[in-house]
Amino acid sequence: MRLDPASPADLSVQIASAIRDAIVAGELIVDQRLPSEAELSEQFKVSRPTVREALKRLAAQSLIRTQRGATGGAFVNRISFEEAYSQQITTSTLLLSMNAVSFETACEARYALERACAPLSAARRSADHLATMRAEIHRQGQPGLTDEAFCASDVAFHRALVDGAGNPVMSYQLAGAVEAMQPLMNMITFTARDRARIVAMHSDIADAMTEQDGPAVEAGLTVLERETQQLALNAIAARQAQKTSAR
Amino acid sequence: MRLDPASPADLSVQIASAIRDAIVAGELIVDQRLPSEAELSEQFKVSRPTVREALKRLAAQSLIRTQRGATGGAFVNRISFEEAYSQQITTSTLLLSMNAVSFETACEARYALERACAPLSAARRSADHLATMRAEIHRQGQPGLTDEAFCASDVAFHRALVDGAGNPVMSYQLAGAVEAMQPLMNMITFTARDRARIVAMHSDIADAMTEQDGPAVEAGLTVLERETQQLALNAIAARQAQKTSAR
DNA sequence: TGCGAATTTAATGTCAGACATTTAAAAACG
DNA sequence: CGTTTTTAAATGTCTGACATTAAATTCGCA
Repeated sequence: MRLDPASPADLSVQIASAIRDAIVAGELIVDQRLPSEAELSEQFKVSRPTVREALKRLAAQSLIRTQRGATGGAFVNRISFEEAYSQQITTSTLLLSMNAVSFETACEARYALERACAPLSAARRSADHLATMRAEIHRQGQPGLTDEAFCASDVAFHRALVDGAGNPVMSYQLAGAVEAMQPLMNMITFTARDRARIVAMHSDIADAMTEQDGPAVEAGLTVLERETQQLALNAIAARQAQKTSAR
Repeated sequence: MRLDPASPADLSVQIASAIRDAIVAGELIVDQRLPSEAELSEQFKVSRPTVREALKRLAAQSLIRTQRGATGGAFVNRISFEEAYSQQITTSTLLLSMNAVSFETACEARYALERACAPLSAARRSADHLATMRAEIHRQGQPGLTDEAFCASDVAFHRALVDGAGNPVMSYQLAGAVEAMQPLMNMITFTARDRARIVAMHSDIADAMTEQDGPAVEAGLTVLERETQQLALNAIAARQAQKTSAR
């Protein structure tokens, strides 16, 4: 690991890159301990705070973890699926909220990807997944549920569907697509009638899952997508009307 | 933004979380300037280096960017799709390589998600996307191409297919699935005959794209998935045999 | 001899203050 | 009025110190 003295980038950025490259290239193995901060600062010919800033950057990406104490130090981290999930979700959420992605685009992507899970999930889902889906459907039917809680339950329902495929890589990739939609969904107000329709569609999907009928699950998702898009259009129209009348 | 004095976490972690939450909650708008490091250190009652470590964490996630000079400081960053792409790819790649994800699982996820793009991409692809696909197919047929270059071209081909859907959210979500497979694919040795078969399959897919025949694209991808899985099995078997004979 | 408690030690976490560097705005000057 | 110089404010980096943590070691005692 060496630095490019001609590089215009800040030292801490360069050091972080050098270590990251070493990890990605496999020169540093999982659970291997990095040299101590003092050693690194000597090796790179920089001060300890600079090394620390570099290490913090890597820690933020879960590439390393640090431990205090006598045998402590920075260790190459095995990125767990859970950590990767949550990173994926925050990045996706911010990406959508900051880039004025239309509801339509995000929704289309989400349902397209979710349909990709349908055949696998229908074939492999466990009783647990079915139970989760049914439980969330039941919750969604309860009166007095806030819109936010309804959306959260919706997300849980869809996650169960995705997880049913039993493919952790797929669950990971979809985590962002499903969860990042939640803030967008929260802008919709669901009337009692809307909810009833959605619950009915969820039931259809759960039924198809129970019977391991992949195509039926796909069809159910397509119907649900159309409904969701329509609800969003109505919500946007309502907001427009409100704005006009306020003038 | 305040800290929880009872929290066991390190100060810099707490400060980073507080600022991150403020950004995610929308209290800090894109391009808004954060207080200077000196002000933050006073506000949080910590030293400047501690604040800096927190800011570096956020910078690593592209949540903020910093600028030097008189009007400089830390600014809330608009995460671009490109930045999100590259983050997605490194995280996905490490996740796969560190967690002993089987080729089968990763490959299944990738092709399932890619098939989800097929109908949209077949309908919407531009001439540009088609040209890219054809160009990559041509490159793949060139003799003397290294296995790595072949894989890289394969990735470019698939990205064109995904981008053809014209849905940036989908392209983003799939970037990880497609690119992270490359290291796994690099472990396979492609014989001339293997390559010829793959090129033929790519041609079939490109033909279907040209005719905007979504189902045919899906079918082509399914065939390609089967072929890829088979090649991987052979590669693993070959490796096993080598190991046995070495004893 | 064996075991528990106290001590040592090596590492990260935090702090304080200083200087270097960069950049834009303000001031001076022709 | 335009150009150049100066100034100021911010981040980037350095030095050196102390605090905290947790494992390893030593010591005391049964």
